[in-house]
Amino acid sequence: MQSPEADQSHSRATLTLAVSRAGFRITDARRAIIDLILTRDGAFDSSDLIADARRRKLVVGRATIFRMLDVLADLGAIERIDLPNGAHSYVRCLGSRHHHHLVCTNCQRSSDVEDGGIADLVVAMAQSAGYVLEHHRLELFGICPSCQGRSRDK
Amino acid sequence: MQSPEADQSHSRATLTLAVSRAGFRITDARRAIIDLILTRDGAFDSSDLIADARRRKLVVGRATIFRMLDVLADLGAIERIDLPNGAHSYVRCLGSRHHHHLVCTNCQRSSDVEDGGIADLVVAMAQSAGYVLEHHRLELFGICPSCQGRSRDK
DNA sequence: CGTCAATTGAGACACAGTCTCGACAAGCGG
DNA sequence: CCGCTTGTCGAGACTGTGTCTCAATTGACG
Repeated sequence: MQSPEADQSHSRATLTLAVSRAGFRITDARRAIIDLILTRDGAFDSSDLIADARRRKLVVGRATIFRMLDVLADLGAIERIDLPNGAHSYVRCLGSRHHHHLVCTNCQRSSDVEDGGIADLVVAMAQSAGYVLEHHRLELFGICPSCQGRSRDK
Repeated sequence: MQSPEADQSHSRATLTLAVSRAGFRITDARRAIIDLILTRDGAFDSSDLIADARRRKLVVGRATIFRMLDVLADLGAIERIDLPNGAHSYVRCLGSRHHHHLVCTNCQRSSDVEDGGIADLVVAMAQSAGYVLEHHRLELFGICPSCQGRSRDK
């Protein structure tokens, strides 16, 4: 859209460029993993990707997937979240601004939500306890619009 | 919940009573684990407890510790949180009301903080995305007052 | 095209957490 | 106080996630 780097929209090209800009080589494995992630909808975990890769008969080691997940998390292209049951998963981040994730507990689909003033509130909360806030994590879990309709009979 | 002595302060007796009230037997292992947790200050994880138990030469199986952690989490006496690095840990909860935890990234000590209006904000955020919120998790990480003083020379 | 370091896949490894199972003991009724 | 019942126990096998090592490969750049 605007300036090239402000646009975080997730096309294979943009992501690949970001990886390359960050000083990483573009390899077959990395391209493949980016593809895998782009075709995922919602929260996924490492085993989802590993299964996807196997299904497509891609030869990608488990370790490579974990490594790539780290790289992308560092670049802010994905974020690691923790499901209510304690398992870890990842979600794609669409924008680079500070935001949070809303994950459907039924279908795992996720939406980004604006911080909406939480950040300030949270800093104030920490301050009143005498802490200097470094980092906060907010994760929302609920039922997404499309699962709401479907779950009446459940 | 019911009587005033359902006071949240964590004495061994109160906790033990809560466990018993919930229909669980009071065993040596459970008493020992409650003790271990009460002498912990701040966030701890299962391996901390296992190490503590070994140090005190208590004979408590790993599985028992995990089981007890689950029980206490169900009772709301402790809460499971996720550290920024992805590891899991637990913190004691002082009150039963909805609250969040503020964990010191340096010493792991933790404080409970009031929700302070976050809950409403969060429901609104979810609503505007069309989700019905079920659950949210907010974790704050920062430097606690006593570590702030000490970290000047670090 | 050649060099060289980054990256790879495979598999060993570390570790958290779960499960199973026979032994044991808490709590209760007698 | 004494047995019974059944929840709970500890040990260790097991599972699954994530990390590490290492020799072989390959991307990027000249």
